[in-house]
Amino acid sequence: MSKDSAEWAAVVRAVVAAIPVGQVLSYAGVARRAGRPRHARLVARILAESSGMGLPWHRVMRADGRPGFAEGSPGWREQLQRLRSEGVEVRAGRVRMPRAVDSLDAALWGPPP
DNA sequence: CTGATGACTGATA
DNA sequence: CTATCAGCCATCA
Repeated sequence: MSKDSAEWAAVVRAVVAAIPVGQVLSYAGVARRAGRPRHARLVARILAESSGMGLPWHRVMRADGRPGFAEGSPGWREQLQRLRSEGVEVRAGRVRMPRAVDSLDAALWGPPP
């Protein structure tokens, strides 16, 4: 395990920890914020390895709004239940994913609820 | 070394 | 809207 990857894993964990309550982010979104846009799969791996660290891992979904886990699996259920308990609307095992907005301007002036 | 794998994605039909 | 498909990349057999 290279030192580089360990550091990046720490960045990924920080990014995930920074996701606000009631919001979700895709694996690719996390990877992009962590500085490695093509490493969505590694984000998934890191989350799996980081279980038990108190991270809000349930706020990280696939790009299509489904959980990363297989449908019906324990993790799948757990993730959706946690999201619901945070007020996230879950319909047919899916959530509404935010559009790729990273700039502050886009976040503030973008889609008004 | 090669090939398979996976909590993935984006383009295309 | 769903269904395929070719990329992607660290890790492991």
